[in-house]
Amino acid sequence: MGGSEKTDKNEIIVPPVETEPTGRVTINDIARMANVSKKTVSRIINKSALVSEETRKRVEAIIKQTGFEPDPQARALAFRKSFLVGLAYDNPSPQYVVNMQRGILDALWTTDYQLVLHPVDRNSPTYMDTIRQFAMRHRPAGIIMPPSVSEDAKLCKMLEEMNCLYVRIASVDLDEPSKMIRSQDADGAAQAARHLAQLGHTRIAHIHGPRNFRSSHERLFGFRSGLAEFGLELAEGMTLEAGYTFDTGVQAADNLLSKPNRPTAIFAGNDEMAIGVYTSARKAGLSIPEDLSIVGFDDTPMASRIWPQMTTVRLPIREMGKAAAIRLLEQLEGKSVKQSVQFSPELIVRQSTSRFSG
Amino acid sequence: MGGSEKTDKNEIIVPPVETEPTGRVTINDIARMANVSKKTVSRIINKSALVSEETRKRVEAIIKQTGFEPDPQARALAFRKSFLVGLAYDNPSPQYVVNMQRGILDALWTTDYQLVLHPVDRNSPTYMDTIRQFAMRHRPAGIIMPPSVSEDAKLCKMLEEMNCLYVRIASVDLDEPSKMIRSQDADGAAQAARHLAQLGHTRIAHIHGPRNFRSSHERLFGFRSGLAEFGLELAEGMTLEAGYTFDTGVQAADNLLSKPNRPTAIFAGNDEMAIGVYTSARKAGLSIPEDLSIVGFDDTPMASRIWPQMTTVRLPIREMGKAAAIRLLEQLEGKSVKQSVQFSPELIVRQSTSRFSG
DNA sequence: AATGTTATGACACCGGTTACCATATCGGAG
DNA sequence: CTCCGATATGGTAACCGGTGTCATAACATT
Repeated sequence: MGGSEKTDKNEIIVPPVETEPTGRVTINDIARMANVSKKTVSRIINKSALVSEETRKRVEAIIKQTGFEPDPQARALAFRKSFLVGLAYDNPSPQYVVNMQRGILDALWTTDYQLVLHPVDRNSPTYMDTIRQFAMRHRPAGIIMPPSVSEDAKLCKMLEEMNCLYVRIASVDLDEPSKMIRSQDADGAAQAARHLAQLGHTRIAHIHGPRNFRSSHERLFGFRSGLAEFGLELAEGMTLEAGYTFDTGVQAADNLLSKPNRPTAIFAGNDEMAIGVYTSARKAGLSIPEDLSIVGFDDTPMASRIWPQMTTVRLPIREMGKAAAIRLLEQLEGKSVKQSVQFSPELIVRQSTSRFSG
Repeated sequence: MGGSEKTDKNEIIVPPVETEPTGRVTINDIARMANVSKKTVSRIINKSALVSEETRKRVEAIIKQTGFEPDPQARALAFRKSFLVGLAYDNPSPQYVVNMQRGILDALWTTDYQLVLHPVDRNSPTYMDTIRQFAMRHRPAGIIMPPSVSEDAKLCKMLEEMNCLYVRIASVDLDEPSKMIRSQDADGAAQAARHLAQLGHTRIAHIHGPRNFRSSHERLFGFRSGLAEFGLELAEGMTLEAGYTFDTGVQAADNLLSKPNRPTAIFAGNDEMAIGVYTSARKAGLSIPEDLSIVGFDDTPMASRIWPQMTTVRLPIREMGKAAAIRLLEQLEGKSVKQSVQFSPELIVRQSTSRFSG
């Protein structure tokens, strides 16, 4: 490459050119200092290949030296696309939400993108409008949707029509791979089933989440499959729907435990409800796990803090959030993906389950 | 090509003027439709008084009819200030964080401002830089800081110098009223003390949070004051420091409960540690509340889900978040405030405390 | 010499805002 | 009754800090 000093030209190094009174370095300052047009600087910022190696080096040096950072607002205006990534969620679990946020930020923090929050209420008649308005006004780089928002086909269609990128996180394949992050809930539930079956339980019950959550069905389905491997099945009345909340969990468990032939093990669709089962069992004077084995789903912090510590299925929420954000970044770069990322749950065995000694 | 524009114009009323192919209405469209300059429309958007009543009415009608909404990116560029509100936090409790977020959004959702997340690690050597960079690059409308970030004087000074608005949430008055939201932690701790004293306890212990959290001191101080009202005090060795986490809570309680003259009641500086006390008590074979009374602080969901349900002090986190955002909005409008908002905690008596029957 | 290819610049534009100027209206002074 | 300046209102151009399009210069290829 050579590149000897241009001794000929006196080209004194562009001196002071003190920055604007505002103290902010702009693309114009860089252009002036480097003796190139702002367009060239812009090319370098955007990693265009149409810049000579030599120029790039020189400009990059000046950029680094001055600490110049392009203004996201200005770029957003010119690009007609902001550097915001929206998170539209309705999951009621703080733990889930916070982990999801962390995961997304894990992927975003080295970039220019900012995470903005949009908690929504799917039962609200205006919930689609809220998101539509956000997408319209702010033209976010994309929107990430965990369950159950991710399960709303109409919403996704709307975003598609608005030309707004998105990534869905769900327990079933709802969309093309480049827009999906999958969790294999069914597999986790199956692990729970095998665990209980191996412990010798036969009178097993399942409290599942609301019907409008796909995960409810997936977990129920997976649990049934797991039991089937051992020739077991969920008997009549041993499958109850609840609302993924503590209170509904208590109610469902109250119901199950008051039956003449009560179950010796209960698998709850999430930890919140499982903790409700704890409370119900305590009220009924049953001790855990001697009289009743309990398995949850989610591995919230509560699972490991409650007494006795809960056996539960862990989903790598944070990792999934990160994967979702990465997917979005890939879409932005136009990369094509043919296979959806899948995350497997893991059964965490603690003290809330034990061998059935009937 | 002769434009024929300038013929003896019979000034046809600007008809259809169909919106741009982009489908997006801009200030120019409105100006054209209303036959006024964009400056006038701008005045109306920004509620300037220098527009005649009649013009305003007409333009506003057109704005409403077309559904025009000014582009936040463009405004941000011109204003040199974005419509982002940053939340810089290091609180490890998901419940706290989520409630704080909700509160802020309660105040922000009707405005143009978006909430962006900036979890930080105060122990990281680069933590100030992270926030500085965000403030520099994105010029947020302001930054909201709950404890313990809010207690960092250097950080606030830096923001001040950068001319970046902020609001601090803390348990002591750290700043001028317009930049503060106060919680009266000491008062809450005093309530806890009175409650235990009234139940007849005398051997009382306190597990407080890290020294670098002001709330730790406030709660300790308040607790002492409350006890003093009943002529009680924290005996030697009955005050331990822990890390506001479950594990450190267990350790501290193990320590306290193994003493020859173990306490009959423990007040933990937060619920996380209080739950650690539950676990420690269980390990020691003590039953709650018969053998040991426990009081927490925060009223996390866990407090009401654990068995027996925990007596704890509730802080209106969500309301505080909302108040903080409102404070910020006030600062943006230049309103001056002379008194800081104060939020009082409330003692929630549940089943983890009972009369001392020694 | 004609034709590509690569590197770079000129200039309009994104959708708003501000600074400054122009016009119209109107009361009071000459 | 005309002239002048103050006040109200609206317009123009520049600008915020980047990007797109297209033209052009420099250099290599046929």
